[in-house]
Amino acid sequence: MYRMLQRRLADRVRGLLRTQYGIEQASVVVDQPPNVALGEYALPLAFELAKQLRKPPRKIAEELVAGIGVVPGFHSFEVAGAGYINARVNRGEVAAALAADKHETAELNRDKILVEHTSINPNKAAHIGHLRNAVLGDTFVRLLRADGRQVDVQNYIDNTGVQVADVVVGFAHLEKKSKDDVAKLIATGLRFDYTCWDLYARVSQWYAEDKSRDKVRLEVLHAIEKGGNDLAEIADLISTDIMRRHLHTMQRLDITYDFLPRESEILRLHFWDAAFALLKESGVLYFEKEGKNAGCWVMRRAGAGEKTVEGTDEAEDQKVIVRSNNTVTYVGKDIAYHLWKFGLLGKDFAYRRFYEYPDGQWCWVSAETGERDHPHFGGVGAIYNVIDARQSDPQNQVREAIRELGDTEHAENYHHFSYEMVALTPRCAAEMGYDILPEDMTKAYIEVSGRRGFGVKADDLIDTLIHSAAEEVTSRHAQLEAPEQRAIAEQIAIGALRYFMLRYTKNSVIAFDFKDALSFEGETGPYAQYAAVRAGNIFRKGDTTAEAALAERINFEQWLSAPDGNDLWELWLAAAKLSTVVEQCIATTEPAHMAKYAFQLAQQFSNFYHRHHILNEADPERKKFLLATAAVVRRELARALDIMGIQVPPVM
RNA sequence: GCGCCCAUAGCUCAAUGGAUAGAGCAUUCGGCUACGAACCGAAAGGUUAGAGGUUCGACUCCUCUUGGGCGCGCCA
Repeated sequence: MYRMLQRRLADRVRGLLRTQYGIEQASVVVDQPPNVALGEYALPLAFELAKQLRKPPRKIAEELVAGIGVVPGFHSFEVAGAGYINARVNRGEVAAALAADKHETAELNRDKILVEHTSINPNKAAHIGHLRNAVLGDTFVRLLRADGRQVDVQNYIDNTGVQVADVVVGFAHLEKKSKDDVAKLIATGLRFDYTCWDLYARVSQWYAEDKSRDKVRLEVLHAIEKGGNDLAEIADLISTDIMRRHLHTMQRLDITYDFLPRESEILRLHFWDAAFALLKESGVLYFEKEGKNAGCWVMRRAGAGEKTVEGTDEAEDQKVIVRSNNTVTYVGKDIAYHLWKFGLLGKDFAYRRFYEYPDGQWCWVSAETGERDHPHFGGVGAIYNVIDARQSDPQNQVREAIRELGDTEHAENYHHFSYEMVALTPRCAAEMGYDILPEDMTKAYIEVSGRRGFGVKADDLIDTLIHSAAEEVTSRHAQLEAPEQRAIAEQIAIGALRYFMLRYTKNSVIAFDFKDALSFEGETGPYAQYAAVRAGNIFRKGDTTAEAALAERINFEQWLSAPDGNDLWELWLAAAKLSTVVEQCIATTEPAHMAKYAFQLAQQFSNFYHRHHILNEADPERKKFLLATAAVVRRELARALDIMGIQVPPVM
């Protein structure tokens, strides 16, 4: 609602600038006045036009106000301060439209968007860093869908890489286990991902003890890449079980995927051969005969200057894609995969069903030979890769390859959704019993490390949160049945966790501490859930429903222009801004704005809840209006929470 | 050496170049007879790391300095 009026206002002003001054202004900045008493929108454009028009800002603002005429939905325009134009909307009209849940018509025919997130190495349990990735990615997917976009969610599986190879080394060389032994271990149903977590740390230690053991690692890696042997089968057993466990862990947070492309199929379906041909033909890749990179196929390093500066090392401006032994680097394989994403490769995966969600949706996996009927993935117009900030160089390199192939449009639609890591505070690490180096004790945070087995496992954290929430629920709602208490505790735990992961902006490192993450008070998910629950309680106790409250005929204008109308209007206006916030989150690839918005809306509602005892309201007409206020805020708050993957419990 | 990110209240974090830099936590004070206090109100807390510059206007953009983080392989 707010977004629609903002666009209408900007369009009108743009037209006015054209007819009145002959100025083409591509974008008109629309702000908000410091408080609603001054209006709903503020236009500072008179300031920027002052020099161009050789007139004082106030004069320009006055001329624009005089010329703007009638704009549907708007009540009046006035000049304020040194030259702001403030716009006031028809409060009653906006409130009535919001109560009726009227939406602007969605734009149609927009390309499908592909979001890749999670992409955990399938060799050990997921940890808190992976949770940040998945929550950011899933929330971004929900934001896109809330904006009417069609989205495919992919979770890339590096099932033939060194990390899986390391665990295979662990089973084959340290544990002396056969393929059947590993299969039996998996069949026990015990936490195989936790077993691998510990084994992976042991293997890393084992390598460190004797450098010559790296040879074992390389042999195993090559056996896995080649396929058709016991080591490759062990790798497949490991990665397949752990993939399922990762899906299950994420499902606990309401995170699902459509497709799991695996590196094994990228290798065996020869995606690289197709990509190599394209890259050679277009000259993006060239064969280096001299220097450090002699014998390799290389491309220009992303960000390197067009010309090599005299005296600099030319090899520094090159990125090796095919090694002199004819094997392909990680970036090379990633280029092939991304050409497929954009439908530029001329090859496709085969597809198999892999994992069924409770709602009947399937998560598909890549295969060499697959099922006859399957959905189509890939060939999209825009992609978002949720990958941590440390990988921005290879990401830029892949984007650069696509750009140099001449496809600037796809290169522009290649988005590296970059975010910072989750680390542990030294105190948290100490509490967990890890040995900490003295120099680390004074640091703000310590990076988690799979190689050292150092970190907080995702499922452990979720369990701890549920346990903590359950204590609160049982003490507050002792009369409820245990399963219901448990269900509510889970909703609260998820709310706390997802909000915690979203409240920080992407490029701030989260220094994890159980004290902060386990908090259910203040700026947290449960606070916002609680506000929505209390709004719901009003209807239950009042023996009515939110729907009924919104169906009433109400003179909104009367109440919103009353002496205390500004405070109430502020709440309505905040509720009207959801779609504006969605748009902002997408444009800036920053889901943290939604977290902030939901919290602030909840806060304003809590304030309203205390000031107005709705069910005791003597005036029946005013009571109807206050009920409608609660209903609208509850609805928009629940939507905002849903976009973050947070549900509103029945009671709290 | 090169590149990217960061520095805001005691702590953790916000703030599309716009009007008086905001929250939470912690501290102090006050509010439960249930539309359940997982809440609300109030107080206190700021030279936005430092120095220049651009602008009608800078936490925000540019340059430099200081301090921190991350990346820069014929690893993945």
